Amino acid sequence: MPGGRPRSYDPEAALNAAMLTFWTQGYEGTAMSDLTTAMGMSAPSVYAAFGDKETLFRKAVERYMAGPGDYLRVALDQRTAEALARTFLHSAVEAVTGDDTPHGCLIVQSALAVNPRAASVQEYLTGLREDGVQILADRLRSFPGADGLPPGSDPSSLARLLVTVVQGLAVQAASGTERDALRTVADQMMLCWPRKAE
Amino acid sequence: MPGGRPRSYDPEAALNAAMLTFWTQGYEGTAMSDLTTAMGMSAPSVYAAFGDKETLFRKAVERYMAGPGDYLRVALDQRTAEALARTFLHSAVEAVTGDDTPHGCLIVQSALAVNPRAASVQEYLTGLREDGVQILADRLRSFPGADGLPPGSDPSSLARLLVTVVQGLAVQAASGTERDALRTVADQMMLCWPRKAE
DNA sequence: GCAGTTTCCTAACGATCGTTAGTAAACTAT
DNA sequence: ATAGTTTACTAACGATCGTTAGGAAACTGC
Repeated sequence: MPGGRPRSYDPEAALNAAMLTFWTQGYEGTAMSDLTTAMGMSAPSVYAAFGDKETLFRKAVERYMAGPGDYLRVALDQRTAEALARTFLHSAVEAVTGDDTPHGCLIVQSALAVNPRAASVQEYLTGLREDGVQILADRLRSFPGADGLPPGSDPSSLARLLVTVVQGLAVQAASGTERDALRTVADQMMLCWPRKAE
Repeated sequence: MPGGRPRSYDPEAALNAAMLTFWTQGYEGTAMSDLTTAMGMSAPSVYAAFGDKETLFRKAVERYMAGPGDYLRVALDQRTAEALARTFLHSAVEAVTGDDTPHGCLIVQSALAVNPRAASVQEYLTGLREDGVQILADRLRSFPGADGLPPGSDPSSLARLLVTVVQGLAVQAASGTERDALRTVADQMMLCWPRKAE
Protein backbone atom coordinates (compact mmCIF):
# COMPACT_ATOMS: atom_id res chain seq x y z
CA MET A 1 0.00 0.00 0.00
CA PRO A 2 2.03 2.91 -1.32
CA GLY A 3 2.10 6.26 0.40
CA GLY A 4 2.14 8.97 -2.22
CA ARG A 5 3.34 12.50 -1.67
CA PRO A 6 2.98 13.59 1.96
CA ARG A 7 0.67 16.43 2.94
CA SER A 8 2.35 19.74 3.51
CA TYR A 9 -0.35 21.12 5.79
CA ASP A 10 -1.98 20.19 9.08
CA PRO A 11 -5.68 19.40 8.45
CA GLU A 12 -6.60 20.36 12.00
CA ALA A 13 -4.88 23.72 11.81
CA ALA A 14 -6.29 24.37 8.33
CA LEU A 15 -9.87 23.68 9.42
CA ASN A 16 -9.30 25.86 12.44
CA ALA A 17 -8.14 28.72 10.26
CA ALA A 18 -11.20 28.29 8.05
CA MET A 19 -13.46 28.37 11.11
CA LEU A 20 -11.88 31.60 12.34
CA THR A 21 -12.30 33.21 8.93
CA PHE A 22 -15.97 32.25 8.66
CA TRP A 23 -16.44 33.37 12.25
CA THR A 24 -15.12 36.82 11.44
CA GLN A 25 -16.72 37.41 8.06
CA GLY A 26 -19.69 35.06 7.88
CA TYR A 27 -20.39 32.57 5.11
CA GLU A 28 -21.09 34.95 2.27
CA GLY A 29 -18.61 37.57 3.42
CA THR A 30 -15.81 35.04 3.14
CA ALA A 31 -14.27 34.45 -0.27
CA MET A 32 -12.36 31.34 -1.23
CA SER A 33 -9.29 33.53 -1.58
CA ASP A 34 -9.70 34.59 2.05
CA LEU A 35 -9.83 30.94 3.03
CA THR A 36 -6.83 29.82 0.99
CA THR A 37 -4.78 32.69 2.44
CA ALA A 38 -5.80 31.92 6.02
CA MET A 39 -5.35 28.18 5.62
CA GLY A 40 -2.03 28.51 3.84
CA MET A 41 -3.20 26.23 1.07
CA SER A 42 -3.90 26.56 -2.63
CA ALA A 43 -7.48 26.40 -3.79
CA PRO A 44 -7.23 22.92 -5.39
CA SER A 45 -5.79 21.54 -2.15
CA VAL A 46 -8.71 22.95 -0.20
CA TYR A 47 -11.18 21.36 -2.58
CA ALA A 48 -9.39 18.01 -2.44
CA ALA A 49 -9.24 18.03 1.34
CA PHE A 50 -12.55 19.58 2.37
CA GLY A 51 -14.86 19.72 -0.65
CA ASP A 52 -16.52 22.87 -1.93
CA LYS A 53 -17.15 26.05 0.05
CA GLU A 54 -20.44 24.96 1.60
CA THR A 55 -19.05 21.59 2.68
CA LEU A 56 -16.05 23.29 4.23
CA PHE A 57 -18.36 25.70 5.97
CA ARG A 58 -20.39 22.91 7.53
CA LYS A 59 -17.23 21.26 8.79
CA ALA A 60 -16.15 24.59 10.25
CA VAL A 61 -19.53 24.93 11.97
CA GLU A 62 -19.25 21.44 13.44
CA ARG A 63 -15.84 22.29 14.78
CA TYR A 64 -17.16 25.55 16.16
CA MET A 65 -20.04 23.87 17.95
CA ALA A 66 -17.76 21.24 19.44
CA GLY A 67 -15.32 23.90 20.63
CA PRO A 68 -15.71 27.62 21.28
CA GLY A 69 -19.39 27.64 20.31
CA ASP A 70 -20.40 25.01 22.82
CA TYR A 71 -21.52 27.41 25.52
CA LEU A 72 -24.87 25.66 25.78
CA ARG A 73 -23.30 22.44 27.07
CA VAL A 74 -21.88 23.98 30.26
CA ALA A 75 -25.27 25.48 31.00
CA LEU A 76 -27.11 22.18 30.57
CA ASP A 77 -24.88 20.58 33.20
CA GLN A 78 -26.07 22.95 35.92
CA ARG A 79 -28.27 21.63 38.71
CA THR A 80 -30.97 24.28 38.88
CA ALA A 81 -32.97 26.25 36.34
CA GLU A 82 -31.59 29.51 37.62
CA ALA A 83 -28.00 28.31 37.46
CA LEU A 84 -28.65 27.12 33.93
CA ALA A 85 -29.85 30.53 32.85
CA ARG A 86 -27.05 32.38 34.57
CA THR A 87 -24.39 30.08 33.18
CA PHE A 88 -25.83 30.17 29.69
CA LEU A 89 -25.86 33.95 29.56
CA HIS A 90 -22.45 34.45 31.06
CA SER A 91 -20.66 31.76 29.12
CA ALA A 92 -22.24 33.19 26.00
CA VAL A 93 -20.87 36.63 26.84
CA GLU A 94 -17.39 35.23 27.35
CA ALA A 95 -17.61 33.18 24.17
CA VAL A 96 -18.69 36.07 21.95
CA THR A 97 -16.10 38.46 23.34
CA GLY A 98 -13.10 36.16 23.65
CA ASP A 99 -9.65 37.71 23.75
CA ASP A 100 -8.19 35.08 21.46
CA THR A 101 -11.11 34.59 19.12
CA PRO A 102 -13.24 36.73 16.80
CA HIS A 103 -16.12 38.53 18.47
CA GLY A 104 -19.65 37.35 17.84
CA CYS A 105 -21.11 33.94 17.10
CA LEU A 106 -20.35 32.03 13.93
CA ILE A 107 -23.90 30.74 13.67
CA VAL A 108 -25.56 34.13 14.04
CA GLN A 109 -22.91 35.83 11.94
CA SER A 110 -23.68 33.69 8.93
CA ALA A 111 -27.43 33.50 9.35
CA LEU A 112 -28.35 36.97 8.17
CA ALA A 113 -27.66 39.00 5.06
CA VAL A 114 -28.06 35.92 2.97
CA ASN A 115 -28.30 35.92 -0.79
CA PRO A 116 -31.01 33.62 -2.21
CA ARG A 117 -28.23 31.53 -3.68
CA ALA A 118 -27.08 30.54 -0.19
CA ALA A 119 -30.53 29.59 1.08
CA SER A 120 -29.47 26.05 1.98
CA VAL A 121 -26.88 27.44 4.37
CA GLN A 122 -29.46 29.66 5.99
CA GLU A 123 -31.83 26.76 6.54
CA TYR A 124 -29.04 24.69 8.04
CA LEU A 125 -28.17 27.40 10.55
CA THR A 126 -31.78 28.16 11.43
CA GLY A 127 -32.26 24.49 12.23
CA LEU A 128 -29.28 24.53 14.56
CA ARG A 129 -30.65 27.53 16.44
CA GLU A 130 -34.14 26.09 16.77
CA ASP A 131 -32.60 22.88 18.10
CA GLY A 132 -30.99 25.00 20.79
CA VAL A 133 -34.34 26.43 21.88
CA GLN A 134 -35.82 22.95 22.12
CA ILE A 135 -32.93 21.49 24.09
CA LEU A 136 -33.02 24.41 26.49
CA ALA A 137 -36.77 24.16 27.03
CA ASP A 138 -36.57 20.41 27.67
CA ARG A 139 -33.82 20.88 30.20
CA LEU A 140 -35.73 23.64 31.99
CA ARG A 141 -38.66 21.26 32.32
CA SER A 142 -36.49 18.46 33.67
CA PHE A 143 -35.43 19.96 36.98
CA PRO A 144 -37.20 18.37 39.94
CA GLY A 145 -39.23 20.45 42.38
CA ALA A 146 -37.37 23.27 44.00
CA ASP A 147 -34.53 23.18 41.48
CA GLY A 148 -36.87 24.02 38.63
CA LEU A 149 -38.88 27.04 37.60
CA PRO A 150 -41.46 28.54 39.92
CA PRO A 151 -45.06 27.42 39.30
CA GLY A 152 -46.75 29.24 36.48
CA SER A 153 -43.57 29.81 34.48
CA ASP A 154 -43.47 28.76 30.86
CA PRO A 155 -40.27 26.83 30.07
CA SER A 156 -40.62 27.33 26.31
CA SER A 157 -41.02 31.06 26.56
CA LEU A 158 -38.12 31.39 28.93
CA ALA A 159 -35.93 29.22 26.72
CA ARG A 160 -36.73 31.36 23.72
CA LEU A 161 -36.13 34.53 25.68
CA LEU A 162 -32.70 33.28 26.70
CA VAL A 163 -31.80 32.38 23.14
CA THR A 164 -33.09 35.76 21.97
CA VAL A 165 -30.88 37.60 24.45
CA VAL A 166 -27.86 35.54 23.48
CA GLN A 167 -28.43 36.26 19.80
CA GLY A 168 -28.64 39.96 20.60
CA LEU A 169 -25.40 39.66 22.56
CA ALA A 170 -23.77 38.05 19.53
CA VAL A 171 -24.92 40.87 17.25
CA GLN A 172 -23.47 43.50 19.53
CA ALA A 173 -20.24 41.63 20.18
CA ALA A 174 -19.65 41.39 16.45
CA SER A 175 -20.26 45.13 16.20
CA GLY A 176 -17.63 45.93 18.79
CA THR A 177 -19.61 46.40 21.99
CA GLU A 178 -17.37 45.95 25.02
CA ARG A 179 -17.40 42.78 27.07
CA ASP A 180 -18.32 44.64 30.26
CA ALA A 181 -21.41 46.13 28.66
CA LEU A 182 -22.57 42.67 27.67
CA ARG A 183 -21.85 41.30 31.14
CA THR A 184 -24.14 43.99 32.44
CA VAL A 185 -26.87 42.82 30.10
CA ALA A 186 -26.51 39.25 31.36
CA ASP A 187 -26.63 40.44 34.97
CA GLN A 188 -29.64 42.61 34.27
CA MET A 189 -31.44 39.69 32.69
CA MET A 190 -30.75 37.52 35.72
CA LEU A 191 -32.03 40.24 38.05
CA CYS A 192 -35.47 39.56 36.67
CA TRP A 193 -35.27 35.81 36.25
CA PRO A 194 -38.42 34.28 37.82
CA ARG A 195 -37.91 33.04 41.38
CA LYS A 196 -40.12 31.46 43.96
CA ALA A 197 -41.72 33.96 46.28
CA GLU A 198 -40.07 33.62 49.69
CA MET B 1 -35.01 76.56 -18.64
CA PRO B 2 -35.59 73.56 -20.85
CA GLY B 3 -37.01 70.32 -19.52
CA GLY B 4 -35.22 67.45 -21.16
CA ARG B 5 -36.50 63.92 -21.44
CA PRO B 6 -38.96 63.09 -18.67
CA ARG B 7 -38.21 60.42 -16.09
CA SER B 8 -39.86 57.09 -16.75
CA TYR B 9 -39.76 55.97 -13.12
CA ASP B 10 -41.10 57.17 -9.79
CA PRO B 11 -38.14 58.03 -7.53
CA GLU B 12 -40.19 57.34 -4.40
CA ALA B 13 -41.27 53.92 -5.60
CA ALA B 14 -37.77 53.11 -6.82
CA LEU B 15 -36.17 53.96 -3.48
CA ASN B 16 -38.84 51.96 -1.74
CA ALA B 17 -38.07 48.94 -3.88
CA ALA B 18 -34.38 49.32 -3.09
CA MET B 19 -35.15 49.50 0.62
CA LEU B 20 -37.19 46.31 0.48
CA THR B 21 -34.42 44.51 -1.37
CA PHE B 22 -31.74 45.55 1.12
CA TRP B 23 -34.12 44.66 3.92
CA THR B 24 -34.49 41.14 2.61
CA GLN B 25 -30.92 40.41 1.60
CA GLY B 26 -28.74 42.83 3.54
CA TYR B 27 -26.15 45.15 2.06
CA GLU B 28 -23.63 42.64 0.85
CA GLY B 29 -26.21 40.02 -0.07
CA THR B 30 -27.80 42.44 -2.50
CA ALA B 31 -26.28 42.77 -5.96
CA MET B 32 -26.78 45.75 -8.22
CA SER B 33 -28.62 43.44 -10.59
CA ASP B 34 -31.08 42.62 -7.78
CA LEU B 35 -31.62 46.33 -7.30
CA THR B 36 -32.09 47.21 -10.95
CA THR B 37 -34.61 44.40 -11.32
CA ALA B 38 -36.55 45.40 -8.21
CA MET B 39 -36.46 49.10 -9.07
CA GLY B 40 -37.38 48.55 -12.70
CA MET B 41 -34.49 50.69 -13.85
CA SER B 42 -31.29 50.14 -15.77
CA ALA B 43 -28.02 50.35 -13.89
CA PRO B 44 -26.92 53.70 -15.36
CA SER B 45 -30.25 55.24 -14.35
CA VAL B 46 -29.78 54.05 -10.79
CA TYR B 47 -26.31 55.58 -10.65
CA ALA B 48 -27.54 58.85 -12.12
CA ALA B 49 -30.45 59.09 -9.70
CA PHE B 50 -29.03 57.71 -6.45
CA GLY B 51 -25.25 57.44 -6.74
CA ASP B 52 -23.28 54.27 -6.13
CA LYS B 53 -24.39 51.25 -4.14
CA GLU B 54 -23.33 52.53 -0.74
CA THR B 55 -24.97 55.92 -1.26
CA LEU B 56 -28.16 54.23 -2.36
CA PHE B 57 -27.98 51.99 0.69
CA ARG B 58 -27.72 54.94 3.06
CA LYS B 59 -30.73 56.56 1.44
CA ALA B 60 -32.61 53.30 1.83
CA VAL B 61 -31.64 53.16 5.50
CA GLU B 62 -32.85 56.72 6.06
CA ARG B 63 -36.13 55.85 4.47
CA TYR B 64 -36.36 52.71 6.57
CA MET B 65 -35.74 54.59 9.80
CA ALA B 66 -38.30 57.22 8.96
CA GLY B 67 -40.88 54.58 8.09
CA PRO B 68 -41.19 50.91 9.02
CA GLY B 69 -38.02 50.94 11.13
CA ASP B 70 -39.16 53.73 13.41
CA TYR B 71 -40.48 51.52 16.19
CA LEU B 72 -38.41 53.37 18.76
CA ARG B 73 -40.36 56.60 18.27
CA VAL B 74 -43.70 55.21 19.43
CA ALA B 75 -42.03 53.84 22.52
CA LEU B 76 -40.42 57.16 23.42
CA ASP B 77 -43.82 58.83 23.42
CA GLN B 78 -45.11 56.65 26.26
CA ARG B 79 -45.68 58.18 29.67
CA THR B 80 -44.08 55.60 31.96
CA ALA B 81 -40.90 53.55 31.86
CA GLU B 82 -42.86 50.33 31.87
CA ALA B 83 -45.09 51.43 29.00
CA LEU B 84 -42.01 52.46 27.09
CA ALA B 85 -40.47 49.02 27.46
CA ARG B 86 -43.67 47.21 26.61
CA THR B 87 -44.36 49.36 23.58
CA PHE B 88 -40.79 49.11 22.33
CA LEU B 89 -40.77 45.33 22.49
CA HIS B 90 -44.17 44.82 20.97
CA SER B 91 -43.85 47.35 18.18
CA ALA B 92 -40.49 45.80 17.38
CA VAL B 93 -42.12 42.38 17.12
CA GLU B 94 -44.79 43.71 14.78
CA ALA B 95 -42.22 45.59 12.72
CA VAL B 96 -39.92 42.62 12.21
CA THR B 97 -42.74 40.23 11.34
CA GLY B 98 -44.90 42.47 9.16
CA ASP B 99 -47.33 40.83 6.76
CA ASP B 100 -46.53 43.28 3.98
CA THR B 101 -42.82 43.71 4.58
CA PRO B 102 -39.75 41.49 4.76
CA HIS B 103 -39.11 39.88 8.12
CA GLY B 104 -36.26 41.13 10.28
CA CYS B 105 -34.64 44.53 10.66
CA LEU B 106 -32.74 46.23 7.86
CA ILE B 107 -30.14 47.59 10.26
CA VAL B 108 -29.40 44.28 11.95
CA GLN B 109 -29.65 42.39 8.68
CA SER B 110 -26.83 44.37 7.13
CA ALA B 111 -24.66 44.70 10.20
CA LEU B 112 -23.23 41.20 10.30
CA ALA B 113 -21.39 38.97 7.87
CA VAL B 114 -19.52 41.93 6.58
CA ASN B 115 -16.57 41.70 4.26
CA PRO B 116 -13.64 43.98 5.19
CA ARG B 117 -14.35 45.91 2.00
CA ALA B 118 -17.69 47.06 3.40
CA ALA B 119 -16.31 48.19 6.76
CA SER B 120 -17.62 51.73 6.36
CA VAL B 121 -21.16 50.43 6.09
CA GLN B 122 -20.71 48.36 9.23
CA GLU B 123 -19.46 51.37 11.20
CA TYR B 124 -22.38 53.44 10.01
CA LEU B 125 -24.91 50.85 11.18
CA THR B 126 -23.18 50.24 14.50
CA GLY B 127 -23.36 53.96 15.19
CA LEU B 128 -27.08 53.97 14.52
CA ARG B 129 -27.65 51.13 16.95
CA GLU B 130 -25.53 52.67 19.70
CA ASP B 131 -27.47 55.91 19.25
CA GLY B 132 -30.60 53.90 19.98
CA VAL B 133 -29.21 52.62 23.28
CA GLN B 134 -28.32 56.15 24.34
CA ILE B 135 -31.68 57.64 23.43
CA LEU B 136 -33.48 54.86 25.24
CA ALA B 137 -31.39 55.24 28.39
CA ASP B 138 -31.90 59.01 28.46
CA ARG B 139 -35.63 58.60 28.12
CA LEU B 140 -35.76 55.97 30.89
CA ARG B 141 -33.99 58.47 33.16
CA SER B 142 -36.38 61.26 32.27
CA PHE B 143 -39.60 59.93 33.77
CA PRO B 144 -40.59 61.72 36.98
CA GLY B 145 -41.11 59.82 40.21
CA ALA B 146 -43.61 57.03 40.06
CA ASP B 147 -43.62 56.93 36.26
CA GLY B 148 -39.98 56.00 36.15
CA LEU B 149 -37.92 53.00 37.16
CA PRO B 150 -37.97 51.67 40.71
CA PRO B 151 -35.09 52.84 42.91
CA GLY B 152 -31.89 50.90 42.40
CA SER B 153 -32.54 50.16 38.74
CA ASP B 154 -29.87 51.03 36.21
CA PRO B 155 -31.37 52.83 33.19
CA SER B 156 -28.37 52.13 30.96
CA SER B 157 -28.36 48.43 31.64
CA LEU B 158 -32.07 48.16 31.07
CA ALA B 159 -31.83 50.15 27.85
CA ARG B 160 -29.11 47.87 26.57
CA LEU B 161 -31.05 44.79 27.62
CA LEU B 162 -34.07 46.01 25.66
CA VAL B 163 -31.99 46.68 22.57
CA THR B 164 -30.33 43.28 22.95
CA VAL B 165 -33.70 41.54 23.06
CA VAL B 166 -34.94 43.47 20.03
CA GLN B 167 -31.84 42.54 18.05
CA GLY B 168 -32.39 38.91 18.96
CA LEU B 169 -35.99 39.23 17.82
CA ALA B 170 -34.78 40.62 14.51
CA VAL B 171 -32.38 37.72 14.01
CA GLN B 172 -35.11 35.18 14.58
CA ALA B 173 -37.71 36.99 12.50
CA ALA B 174 -35.31 37.00 9.58
CA SER B 175 -34.82 33.28 10.07
CA GLY B 176 -38.52 32.56 9.87
CA THR B 177 -39.60 32.32 13.50
CA GLU B 178 -43.34 32.88 13.82
CA ARG B 179 -44.76 36.17 15.03
CA ASP B 180 -46.57 34.51 17.94
CA ALA B 181 -43.36 32.99 19.25
CA LEU B 182 -41.76 36.43 19.28
CA ARG B 183 -44.79 37.99 20.95
CA THR B 184 -44.31 35.42 23.68
CA VAL B 185 -40.71 36.53 24.09
CA ALA B 186 -41.81 40.14 24.48
CA ASP B 187 -44.44 39.17 27.03
CA GLN B 188 -41.96 37.03 28.93
CA MET B 189 -39.51 39.92 29.04
CA MET B 190 -42.19 42.23 30.44
CA LEU B 191 -43.13 39.67 33.09
CA CYS B 192 -39.78 40.34 34.68
CA TRP B 193 -39.53 44.07 34.05
CA PRO B 194 -38.56 45.77 37.36
CA ARG B 195 -41.52 47.16 39.29
CA LYS B 196 -41.96 48.92 42.57
CA ALA B 197 -42.73 46.55 45.41
CA GLU B 198 -46.37 47.06 46.36
C1' DG C 1 16.38 2.17 -11.45
C1' DC C 2 10.97 2.01 -12.42
C1' DA C 3 5.73 1.83 -11.67
C1' DG C 4 1.97 3.34 -8.71
C1' DT C 5 -0.15 6.68 -5.84
C1' DT C 6 -1.11 10.88 -3.62
C1' DT C 7 -0.54 15.80 -3.12
C1' DC C 8 1.15 19.92 -5.03
C1' DC C 9 0.44 24.32 -7.72
C1' DT C 10 -0.03 27.27 -12.04
C1' DA C 11 -3.32 28.71 -14.92
C1' DA C 12 -7.43 29.16 -16.47
C1' DC C 13 -12.64 28.42 -16.74
C1' DG C 14 -17.42 30.84 -17.14
C1' DA C 15 -20.18 33.70 -14.21
C1' DT C 16 -21.06 37.65 -11.72
C1' DC C 17 -19.50 41.67 -9.18
C1' DG C 18 -19.90 47.18 -9.15
C1' DT C 19 -19.34 50.67 -12.43
C1' DT C 20 -19.16 53.60 -16.64
C1' DA C 21 -18.45 55.17 -21.84
C1' DG C 22 -21.04 56.26 -25.53
C1' DT C 23 -25.18 57.04 -27.93
C1' DA C 24 -30.10 57.09 -29.01
C1' DA C 25 -34.51 59.01 -27.44
C1' DA C 26 -37.76 62.49 -25.57
C1' DC C 27 -38.69 66.54 -23.92
C1' DT C 28 -38.60 72.54 -23.91
C1' DA C 29 -37.43 76.95 -25.80
C1' DT C 30 -36.42 79.73 -29.58
C1' DA D 1 -37.11 73.07 -37.55
C1' DT D 2 -33.26 73.44 -34.67
C1' DA D 3 -30.46 73.85 -30.60
C1' DG D 4 -30.11 72.68 -25.84
C1' DT D 5 -30.90 69.61 -22.07
C1' DT D 6 -32.05 65.65 -19.55
C1' DT D 7 -32.92 60.77 -19.30
C1' DA D 8 -32.66 55.79 -21.00
C1' DC D 9 -30.31 51.90 -22.65
C1' DT D 10 -26.88 48.71 -24.87
C1' DA D 11 -22.61 47.15 -24.22
C1' DA D 12 -18.72 46.74 -22.19
C1' DC D 13 -15.01 47.63 -18.56
C1' DG D 14 -11.56 45.34 -15.12
C1' DA D 15 -11.97 42.77 -10.91
C1' DT D 16 -13.32 39.02 -8.33
C1' DC D 17 -16.38 35.15 -7.53
C1' DG D 18 -16.33 29.68 -6.86
C1' DT D 19 -14.40 25.94 -9.24
C1' DT D 20 -11.50 22.74 -11.97
C1' DA D 21 -8.13 20.81 -15.84
C1' DG D 22 -3.68 19.34 -16.33
C1' DG D 23 0.78 18.32 -15.11
C1' DA D 24 4.96 18.60 -12.10
C1' DA D 25 6.64 16.95 -7.53
C1' DA D 26 7.32 13.73 -3.65
C1' DC D 27 6.52 9.84 -1.55
C1' DT D 28 6.28 3.87 -1.20
C1' DG D 29 6.95 -0.66 -2.99
C1' DC D 30 9.39 -3.49 -6.30
